[in-house]
Amino acid sequence: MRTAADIRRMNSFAVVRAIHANGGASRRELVDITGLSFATVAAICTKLLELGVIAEVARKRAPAGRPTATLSLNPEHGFLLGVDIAETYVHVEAFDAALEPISSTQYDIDTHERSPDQVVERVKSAIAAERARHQGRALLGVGVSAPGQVDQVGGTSVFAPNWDWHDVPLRDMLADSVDAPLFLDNPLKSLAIAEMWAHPERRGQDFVVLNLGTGVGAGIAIGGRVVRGRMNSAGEWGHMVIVADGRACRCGSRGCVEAYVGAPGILQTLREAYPDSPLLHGDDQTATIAALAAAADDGDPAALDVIERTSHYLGIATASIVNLLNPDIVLLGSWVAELLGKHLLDRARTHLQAHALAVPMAAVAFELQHPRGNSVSLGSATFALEGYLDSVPDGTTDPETTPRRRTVG
Amino acid sequence: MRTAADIRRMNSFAVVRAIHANGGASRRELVDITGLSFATVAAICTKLLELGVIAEVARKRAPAGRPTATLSLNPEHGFLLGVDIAETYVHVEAFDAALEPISSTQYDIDTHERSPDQVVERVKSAIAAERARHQGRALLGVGVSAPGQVDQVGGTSVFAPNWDWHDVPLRDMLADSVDAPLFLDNPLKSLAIAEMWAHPERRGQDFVVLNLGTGVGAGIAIGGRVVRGRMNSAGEWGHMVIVADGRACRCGSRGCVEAYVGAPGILQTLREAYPDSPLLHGDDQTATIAALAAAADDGDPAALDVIERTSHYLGIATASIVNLLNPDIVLLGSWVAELLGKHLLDRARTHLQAHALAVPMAAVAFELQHPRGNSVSLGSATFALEGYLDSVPDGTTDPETTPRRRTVG
DNA sequence: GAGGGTTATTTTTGGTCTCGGAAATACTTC
DNA sequence: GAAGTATTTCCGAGACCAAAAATAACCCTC
Repeated sequence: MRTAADIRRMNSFAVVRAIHANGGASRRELVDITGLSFATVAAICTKLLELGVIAEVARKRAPAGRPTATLSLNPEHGFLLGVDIAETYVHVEAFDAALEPISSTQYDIDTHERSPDQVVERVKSAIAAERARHQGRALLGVGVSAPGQVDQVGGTSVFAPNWDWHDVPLRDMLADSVDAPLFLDNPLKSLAIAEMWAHPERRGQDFVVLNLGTGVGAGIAIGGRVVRGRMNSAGEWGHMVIVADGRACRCGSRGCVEAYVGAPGILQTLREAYPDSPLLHGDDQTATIAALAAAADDGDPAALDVIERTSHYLGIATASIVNLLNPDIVLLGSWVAELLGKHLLDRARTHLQAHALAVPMAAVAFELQHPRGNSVSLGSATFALEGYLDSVPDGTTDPETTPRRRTVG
Repeated sequence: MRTAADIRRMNSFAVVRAIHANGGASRRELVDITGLSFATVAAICTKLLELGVIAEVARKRAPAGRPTATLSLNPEHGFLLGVDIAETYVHVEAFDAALEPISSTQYDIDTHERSPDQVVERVKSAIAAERARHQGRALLGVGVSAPGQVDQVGGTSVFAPNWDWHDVPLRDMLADSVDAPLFLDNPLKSLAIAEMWAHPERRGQDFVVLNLGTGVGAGIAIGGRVVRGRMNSAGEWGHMVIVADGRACRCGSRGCVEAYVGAPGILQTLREAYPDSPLLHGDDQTATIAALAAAADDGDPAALDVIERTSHYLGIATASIVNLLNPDIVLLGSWVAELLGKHLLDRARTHLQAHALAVPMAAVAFELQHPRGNSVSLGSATFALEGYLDSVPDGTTDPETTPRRRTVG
């Protein structure tokens, strides 16, 4: 952001985003959306058309005058892979260059298959399966999300608590299985970036996506940029303390949000209050949470009690974020939110209201996220798309949100 | 940040900052610091010299070669006022255009003098006193910090809990007493901006200044920008919950950080554990905290116990920030930190370590802030300086940190 | 003491790039 | 062919950078 070329890159990037957000736009519309001059928009579009990043997909004829050429991201330009490495599965999804999902492959990971080599093997075969489906099309990039602390510049998993991984060089391990740039990041950052691409108004907002799963965390974006922190570890909302000297957390601390709001924490709340509850499916989190949701639908008092207790903690933990960051919007996402969200939302909002200051409370929207498919793989693919755009000669980039590029393979 | 002029403004701003941070610099040094080309630096400096914003203050002669012209912010160019409206006093400080303090006036505010008119009267007379001291010099701008929720764009105090103010139009009320642009903001933001100007390396870091006084809060800066949130209310760290259903807080919630770590909270801890302690000076916070510090110096076990308990809560509350934001540095400031800091710091760090995740913990520096004088008035004056630079024709600005300009009077 | 040599700092010049505004051009319907 | 809208093209202004030219000392010799 120092020389004229940087301006062109930023404006070029803004045009690409506007086209994507609009699902296709004419040059005139782009002028209105981006605020750039007609001349500039025309020049940028010409360049992007030459590169094949965008294409003229339709001409809208009007009663009079030259018909409008609708520009859109060029789905023929190639495809992207978004990889979501989670604690229990590997999900690999293919997207066209307009970020529309095309196909996906998912493999479960057994609890005992936890070594880096075993997991990487799974990832590789899922990638190979998707790669094979799209023979002949150019692979523009691969984005990979891995749980825990991830060094997105170095491409390593610094620490994954659930598998006890330390400094696993995931990008290098995967490099020989893909002939395209590979971007590694953390699911929280993927969620935030996906939200920004799917909802262009988010660029001008400060927002937080709360990820409610086995682990919990927050994807934070401020001023149109994903918050990463010094070590790309920002967003560990799950390990904020809400009960001093409270429940032991798997992180070694006590009273963490995750110990109450994470799926195992919800199970623990259920087990402590109703040790013999028929809703308990042993340690099977998904089954138990699903049973809880079904029972709550039927008005089961025990289920509603557990949900109320969970909402209490969720509301408090959300209040801390609302007070600290004063965001425009807080979203609840991931599988626990999908199963229990409708029961949690209003109850948690009540507790949020009781603990948040009036001014930030009045300003915040507290809602369920409505994902199209797997947001994490979408976000990972988005990182790959940004990386690709960044790498294009005379290309387009947002120097703030794009991870520093590092081509592999 | 869209056209070439924006680039010039940003680079111009970078040059001003570099000159200030260095306490004067040659053009050659500016090239190294800013990364700009020599030609660009020369052009910018010529312009700034013409405007009188900077001046050539010295020529360093070397054993050979053309002597180096040292450029520095031009203190003769005019002066700034920084106003710190606090709960118990009004502090007005004059700074030259190089942000060096020149003089200051402070008036106490009695507990019963809490109406907007009364407080504004105090502020006006303090400003008048400082104004009178610098007759004949140009007043470039006035920065005002007011406690509570402040709308810095509209220039109003939205809500000040300690005085029960609602929507007080402070800027308009003060406008007729100053013939210069007036900028209103919140002390937390002032602290953050002051820290950035005083320590240039902070621009590239994510940092948090914890303000430990009667109320507590956090000045947050991410990516060189002060975090404001939707309503400029970000930073209310004092009202994050660390003890679910804990102590009642004056905000109406329970278990807030402030209820434990704010000065009244520390007094409460002391009173609950040692009801007859000689350290207690009734409700006089300053006297009691000072007595606590003195007793701790002497190894008094009761004082050390209270400090240990406070450190526990402080460490937990800091851990939440470290986990959520993964900052490079967390600083402790304000009068409680000045009095008790040396006793709190290492103890709190122990608790921080116990509650923070390993990766962000390893990355963070946890230190006492070393302010030169009143950081809040310095920061307020800095907002005024930024506003002034922004207003200069062909001037310099950082569009991100500068509050939108709004000239009054 | 005067004048040329040295050396590091600044200033100028020339080339390339971007943006915006306005005029010119393209494309379609009536 | 006229009318009407959508793009493209054509400047001019301004910003950056690289490199050449100018400047302002000091130092040393004559």
